[in-house]
Order: sequence, then C-alpha cells, then structure tokens
Amino acid sequence: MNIGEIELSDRKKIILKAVVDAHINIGEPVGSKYLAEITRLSCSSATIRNEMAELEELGYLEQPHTSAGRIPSDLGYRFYVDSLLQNYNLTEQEIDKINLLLRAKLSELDKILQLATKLASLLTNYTGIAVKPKAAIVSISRFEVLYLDRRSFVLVMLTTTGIVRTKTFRLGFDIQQEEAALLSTVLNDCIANLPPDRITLPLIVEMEHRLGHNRRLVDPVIKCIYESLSDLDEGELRVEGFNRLLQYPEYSDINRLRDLFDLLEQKEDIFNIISGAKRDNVNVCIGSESDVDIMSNSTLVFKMVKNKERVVGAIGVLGPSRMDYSRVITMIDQLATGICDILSSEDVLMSGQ
Amino acid sequence: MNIGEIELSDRKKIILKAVVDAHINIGEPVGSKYLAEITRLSCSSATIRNEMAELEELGYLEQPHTSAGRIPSDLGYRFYVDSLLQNYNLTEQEIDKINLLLRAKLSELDKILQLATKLASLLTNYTGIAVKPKAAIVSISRFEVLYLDRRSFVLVMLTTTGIVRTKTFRLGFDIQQEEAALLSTVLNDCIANLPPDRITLPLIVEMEHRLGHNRRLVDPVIKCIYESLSDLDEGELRVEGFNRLLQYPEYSDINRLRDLFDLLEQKEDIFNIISGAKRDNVNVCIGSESDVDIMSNSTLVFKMVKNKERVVGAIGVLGPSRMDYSRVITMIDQLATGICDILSSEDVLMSGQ
DNA sequence: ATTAGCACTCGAGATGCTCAAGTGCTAACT
DNA sequence: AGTTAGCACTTGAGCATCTCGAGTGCTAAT
Repeated sequence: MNIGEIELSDRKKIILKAVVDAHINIGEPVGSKYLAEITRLSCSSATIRNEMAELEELGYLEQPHTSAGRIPSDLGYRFYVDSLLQNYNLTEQEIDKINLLLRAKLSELDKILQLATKLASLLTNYTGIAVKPKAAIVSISRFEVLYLDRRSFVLVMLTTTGIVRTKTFRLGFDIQQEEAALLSTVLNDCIANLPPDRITLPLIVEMEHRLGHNRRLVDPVIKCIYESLSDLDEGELRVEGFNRLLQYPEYSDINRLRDLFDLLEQKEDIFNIISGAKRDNVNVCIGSESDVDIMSNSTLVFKMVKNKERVVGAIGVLGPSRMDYSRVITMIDQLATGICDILSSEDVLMSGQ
Repeated sequence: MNIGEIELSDRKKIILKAVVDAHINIGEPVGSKYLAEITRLSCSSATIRNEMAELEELGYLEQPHTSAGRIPSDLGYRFYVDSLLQNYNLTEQEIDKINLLLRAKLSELDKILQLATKLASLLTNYTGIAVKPKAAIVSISRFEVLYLDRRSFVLVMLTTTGIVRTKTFRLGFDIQQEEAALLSTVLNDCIANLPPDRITLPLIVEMEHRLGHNRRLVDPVIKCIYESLSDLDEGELRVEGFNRLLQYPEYSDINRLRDLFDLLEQKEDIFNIISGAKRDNVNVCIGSESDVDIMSNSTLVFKMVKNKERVVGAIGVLGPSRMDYSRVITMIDQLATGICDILSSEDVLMSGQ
C-alpha cells in the first residue's frame, strides 16, 4: 500500500508474526526481551529492538507509550492476515459441532442462519453475526385464498423469491366460499407479478368493480400486500453472543462497548461493510479499514452465503482486532461453505428416500 | 409483610417518599440535610436523621456505608410503588407516540409486540422487553397444498391457535397436481387436529398406503410438521434497547452488566418471573423479590397483553431499581392496554368501510 | 418531642513514592 | 556492517498516605 512496503526481510516477518501471535495470546504489549526468548531467532533483545523500531517506522507496529512493548497496528494485522497466517486445523469436536448443524438440514434459511450465528459465536468465543440482504424488487407471483369460515379467510402470497407470506383476515361481515375464490382469481388476474409501484389506482378500481359488493375487501388486502412486500426487502441483521465480548479487556471500557452495541443495533454500517466486500472468500475488515470509526480496535470476519451463485446472506464474527485469526477464518469458512452446501443440496432433499 | 409494618407515621411516609424520589433523580444516597431543605416538613436535619434511623430499622432504607446518605431498600421501593406513588401524566408527545403505534394497526401480533418493545424502551429510556408465552398444546387444524409446478409445492398449515405456517418443498422427482391434492386430503383426514404425540406410526403407515407411489413424501412432510409444532410452542423473548442501560451508573460494572445480559439471553428466568405474575394490572418485580439473584438492583415492570381474556404475551421494561416508577408504570399500562384494544378490535377491521 | 452542637466515620480524590518493564542509544565486538 | 552488551531514561501500575467533605449518632439543652 506504501512505498516502504517493497519487501520485508525474513527476520522482520518472523518478528512481526511473533508480535501478533504473542499479543493475540497475552493481550498485552510485547517487549523485545520476551520475543528474544520465544522466537527461534538466535539474536539478542537489542537486535530485536532495532528491528521493531524499524517495523514501527514502517507502520506495522505501535507503541502505546514509551516504556511499553509494541502492539500490532491495523496494518500489522492486515499483513499478518494476508501473508503470515498459518492454517488452523479444526479439532474433532469443532468439526463435529459444525456437522451437527449441517446434518440438521433445517427447513428455512432463517433458521439455518440463526443456528449458524449461535455456532459461530460459540466456536470462536466472539460475537456471531448473520446478515440477510435487502431483497431485490420482490413481487407476488401468486395469491391463494383459503376459506376458513364465513367470517374469516387466510390470504397466502407466494413471492417471486420463493418466500411465502400469509395473513389471516377476520371480517365484520359474512362471506361465501365462492366469493373468497373470486377474490383470489381477481388478485391473480390484476396484480400478480407486479412490483409494488405498478399497482395503480385504475387496477384497484378494476378489482373493486369485479368484486361487486365485496369491494370493501380490496383496501385492507392491498394494504396487507404493501406491508408484506416492504417487509421483505428490509435487510436483517442477527447478532448472537454479544456478551462474550465483555470478557475481553479491550471492551472493559463502557463507552467503547456502548458504541459497538449501537453499531450493531443501528445495522446500517454493518450492512455497508458487508455489501462492500470484495472477496468471494472470507473477508476480514480490520479496525479502521472501514470508514466506520467505531470499528477501531474491532474486526469483522465474514463470508458470503450463496445459493447457486445468488448471494442470500452472510455469516461472520465480530471481535477485537486482537483476534485469533487463523481459527476464526477457518471456522467461518467452514461454516459458510457448509451452509452453501445445504442450500444447494436442497433440490435433492427428498429424492434420496 | 412484617410485624413492624403496622402503620407508618405520615412524616415517615413523607420522608421515605422524599428519599426515593430524590434517589431516583440524583442516583446517589440522600442525606438528612438535603432532605430538610427540599421537604416542606419544617423540621431540622437532626429530626430527619432520627426518623431515617427508624426507617432503616424497619427495613425501608439502607446505608451503603456509615458516612453516606440512605438509599431505599427493595422493601422501600416496594412500599413506594404500592402506597406512595403519584399518578404520572403523560405528555402530549408521549401520547402521540403511543397513538402512532396504535394507529398503525399492524397485522400480526409479532409486529405489534416488536414495535411496542422499541417504543417501551424509547419512552422510558430503559430496556424494553416483550414475551410471547409458550403456546398451549398446538395442533394443525387444516392442511392445504398449493401446487407450484411439477417439482415443487407449498404446504400451508393452519394451527388451532390461528397462526399459519408454510413450507416450500422442492422435489427430486415429478408430481402431478392431483397427487398434490391427494396429499392434502390425506393429511387432513389422518392427522389434522392431532397433537404431535398422537401422530403414531400406524397413522403414518396408513398415509403412506393411501399415497401410493408418493409415499416418500410422507417422511419429510411429517418431519416438517413436527418442526413447525415444536417451533410454535417455544416461548419468545424480545429485547430492545439494552444499550440504554449502559448510561446508568448501576451498570457501570462490567460484571453486573454481563450477568444481566446473560439473564436476557438465557430467557428462562424472565419467563418464570412473568408467568408467576399475580396481578392483572401492571406488575412490578423489584430487585431480589424474585428468586433470581442476578435481578438484585434491577427491576422488571410489565403487564400482560390479552386478546379476549386469553393471555397472548406481555410487554415491559427492565432497568435499575432506581427507576422512575410512576412514569414507567403509566407508560407500560398505556402501551399494554393499547395493544389489547387493537387486538380485540381486529374483528371490526374491515367492517368500517 | 425537637434541635443545636460536636465528635466520629468513611470514602473519594490528590499526592508522592517505588518498582519493573521496556526503550533508545552508544560503544565495543565479530 | 551487523550484532550485542550495557546503561541511562521514561513511564504507567501499584501502593501508602493525607486531606477533605459529607453524613451520621449521640448528648444535652430547649
């Protein structure tokens, strides 16, 4: 990203990696003496001091104050994630837990994401998040009216995206089974497959005309359709295990905690970060790499969830920048691909037996 | 509750009320001198000191340490809520905000509760909560199969409680419209109105028999029915505005905060408190009045939401025991009765126009 | 019964001290 | 030229100490 970034000597890389690793484990600034002990570089603390000073100049390390050790900067974490990361091997237990989810083969995307979010939080010990994006323009492809009794019916709406919505109507007057059927026919004739902005007054008038004395049904039904459609294209952000963050010293400051909480409750920023993701693989947004300044000191790791090339959501983890990256990245990767597999295998759901 | 509780002198009541009021506003222990100034009792701080000492002996007040003022004990708050509370008059704005909700006339209980929870939190500046109780034993009163195309259909399930569930099935083999219709008939014949524990193997075998070569549909459909039913009788706890609590000094301790968060995430305890409520009106559970010890220093104010005598949920607020009771109680009352009104007026929903 | 007065208690906050960790720099060494 | 030992320096954490103010309880006078 910078001119100074031409190449890092092998020793610098080893030291940088050691600093990040140590800081991830210990949570405190790491000093030269400690490094000299744990690294296999046979050189003295003084040498390491020199190297660290240079790494700081290059922007990879920071010093909280003069007499403390060094901690990685965002750039340092970035380099670590991009170049220094070792593969993490999931333990049997971890694989088991993920498989448990996969085997459950839950029915709806919602449910899967919910469980996956919990799992993400549980396995990584950070906060799990899941996102369902705003739907593209949705319309209702088919209406169905189920006649319950002379004073109530259920309106079933099948959307173009495959989601089904229902609404029960209770009436202050009587209605016949044939009239309910007529309502369904008229709805299908007039406004099936129309996006909300093309449901115009003339259409509504026509519907009222065709429904005769049941014209009074039109208004509430249309209102309900609008509601359902606008519901559907709202994005959704699910958060699980926020309290896990409370155990990390970086969030022992109430204000930071509060900011982060606001970030999650307000949703917009997270949506932006996730929808701005470039990579098809696991994305890592470290600290202030996003424009969201509240994110400083925090990192978001996530991966898109796709169903046959269509992005249907994302799943990830939010935690301190001092995060066990290799573990978390592997975990999210596994989880996301697992979900994708379930989704794309849905076709075969019943062909097996 | 105790022998000493025969009766409090008027002056004691005034002092107790003044202590609670002051502590609610200031958030700190209140001393005798301060009280002597603000109360209209023309008596000196020494007298007040004597009275306070007695109130402490009776259990209504507490002293954090010798040289601090007094704070109300749980019992003190309880007496305040039961006997000393003045009516709070909602401001125009507050009434407007509530009316806005009422006018929205949202379609589903879920949506109403969601909005109401947000509103509760917003208006009171504490954490809003809503509860949907575990449903009584639910069964599915009617099945409907909507044929989509030769490889998919939607199963619509109407439950005895009026809730509708749907599930889309995608098949690995072809199916005819008549076969789908048959599935619906068979389901209605065999297992409609049966609680889950009475769906027995013989019934399933019978269904498979009647469905002929589509017998392979039975297994996934039954599985889906089980899932839907067990989903439905899960209680639900909705929480909004937890971060508002972060502004109160009683929650500046990370551990307390964390305990409270766990309480909300784990749900069971809250369910118990709410389902153990005696009063039909607004309930106030102060601090350790419940058996849940995490609740010490916190108070839950809530009211049941009913639809024609059937309890369909509850809405309330969680905050520090030092809570603006008169305001909060009025607020929750207004909100809950408002929701009840919407629910019971649903009948007339369409008879108007 | 009330109240003025006073001795007493206790925590919050300020101050100053030591200590350990860690640095940067210089000079010596390979 | 790169490495290292050594040393002076910096700084925050932790701790003891002190003061100050708020508030109490008690006693004696009203």
